[in-house]
Formats: sequence, structure tokens, C-alpha cells
Amino acid sequence: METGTIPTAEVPGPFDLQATLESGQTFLWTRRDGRMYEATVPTGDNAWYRTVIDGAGVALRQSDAGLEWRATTDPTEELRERLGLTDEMATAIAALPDDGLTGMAKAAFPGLRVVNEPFFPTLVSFILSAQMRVERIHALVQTLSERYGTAHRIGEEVVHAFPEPADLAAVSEAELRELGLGYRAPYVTATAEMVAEGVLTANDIRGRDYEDARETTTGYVGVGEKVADCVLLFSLGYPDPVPLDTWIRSAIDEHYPDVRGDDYASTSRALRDRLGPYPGVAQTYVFHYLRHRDAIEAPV
DNA sequence: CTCCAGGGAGCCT
DNA sequence: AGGCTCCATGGA
Repeated sequence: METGTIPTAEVPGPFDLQATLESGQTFLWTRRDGRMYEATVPTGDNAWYRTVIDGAGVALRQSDAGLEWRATTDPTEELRERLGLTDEMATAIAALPDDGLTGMAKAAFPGLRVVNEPFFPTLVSFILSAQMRVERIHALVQTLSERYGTAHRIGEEVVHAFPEPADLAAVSEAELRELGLGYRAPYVTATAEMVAEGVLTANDIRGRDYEDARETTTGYVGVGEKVADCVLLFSLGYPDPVPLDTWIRSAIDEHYPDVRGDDYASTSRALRDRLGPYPGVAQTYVFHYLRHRDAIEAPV
């Protein structure tokens, strides 16, 4: 077991670990006190998050000194990639429009980053996300990991990796339904088979222009345009996707009424033109802000 | 009780 | 292509 710290001074721009990990972009981390998505800031040992990176357990928390980690090998470079601790991300955030919703969101959560998480876990996570609350998506992803993923140690603690495609594909639909996946169970099975058998993989998507990549991604079962946008934004590093979920659609009605188009593609294009040079970053900020707006405007 | 959640597939015109 | 209906489950 090694420990280390990424000093705050070595992270470009402001960074907020809690906002980044608890904003519904990734469901692959768990907090030690098990109380994610609540309107409170964890302190001390409660602030440790854990996940598996490249087959090794990693624990991480933010303190005044920076990002403290515990792992068997130094995860600093992987963390920079996965958590957006890059100059490019800092530049994109600084370029967010200061007016309107993005301005409010940036003021409220200046350290929020867009993540870049592994492809298959992100794909399955957002297949599960259909008609499901953020807290429950996280619970189901963790259940799948505990049941079908490999266990790894971080000292005395245990953390489970998200299942490999073949291992998830081997689980019966009935069993997945028992876990609470509902009608999404056959989607997960079919998509896991496609990835495991190489029918459609991340390499078939990378490198394509954004809208082409989105159409290709909808080739998975249970993946429509919205889920495809989430996968491209939170896993494959595309800067343009603006996933049109219920929150963003209501924000369009409230703040950008002229943006609403006939279909997903045209609405998406029109909204992108309003959100500045990094639409995906802006959308991520707006989504997180909308979900916490009440608590911000009426603090207890 | 009803309504809603980071929607999508299947079917119909 | 575009519109409609149904789909599981849990929390408010």
C-alpha cells in the first residue's frame, strides 16, 4: 500500500471532487459513509471515495493539501485523465458563458469537471439510467459490481470493479430483473454480448465525427440518442454532446424557448450554439446546477 | 392513491 | 421519418 498527494498547486484551476463524482456523470465511485448525493459536504474519513482503476483499488479524498490517494501503485496520471485535471478542461470551464444558467452554475460549482470514465461501465450505467433517479443508478451499478465484478483490496478495505462484458453477458435476464433492473435487463444483456463478442466496440466509435459517432453508438440495445450523448461525453472525450434529458428539456422551456426543435438532433444543435465553445461542459454544469438549485437559492 | 425519474424499443402510419 | 404506447421499480 502506497499513499500520496496530488498537490492543489499541480491541478490547473479550481477542483471539487465531490461535485465531480456526485453529479451523475459517473456511478463507479462510492463514498465511505455511503451518503452520496445528499446536500452535505463529507469531512474526515467520510470523504474517502473508492473505485478500481486498471485492475487496482484506489481510494481518494480531497483536503486542503490536495488530492490524497491510497493504492498499490501511483494512480496520479490515470486520475488526471479520468477526473479532467487537465489544462484543456480548465480552459473549457474558464470559457463558459458568465451569463444565464451557465454563469449561475459556474458560480455555484466552480470546481466541477467533466469525467472521462471507462467505456463499458459508462455504457451500461447510462442504459440503466432510463427513467431512473441518479441515486438509484448508482445503487444498481454498485450492486452489479459487487455481484459480478472482481474484488480488490485497498489495505483493509475492499472495492469491486465493474463486471467485464463477458461476465455481465452471462447473467440471465431473470436474475438481472431480480436485482431491480426492470425492463432494462434485456438491454444490458444484449449490449454486454455485443461488446464481449466485438460486434460493436469503442474502437468502432472513436475517431468518427460527433453526430456520426452518436448514430453509431445507438447501435447498442437500449441506447438511443440521449444515452449515446452521455457515453460520448463522459467516456469518449467528445466535447459537443448536450444530452437532452428531462432536466435539460425543462431548462430549454424555461430559459431557451426558441431552441426547441422538431427532433432530438435539431434541438441539440440549436442548444449547442447557445452554450459556448464547449457545449458538453456547459451542459454538465447546467444539469448539476438545476438539480441543486433549490438548496442553493434557499440555504437551510 | 398518483406522479415522476439523466428514455428506448416496437409498431403503426 | 415521425408519433404513440408500453415498459419495471422505488420514492415523494
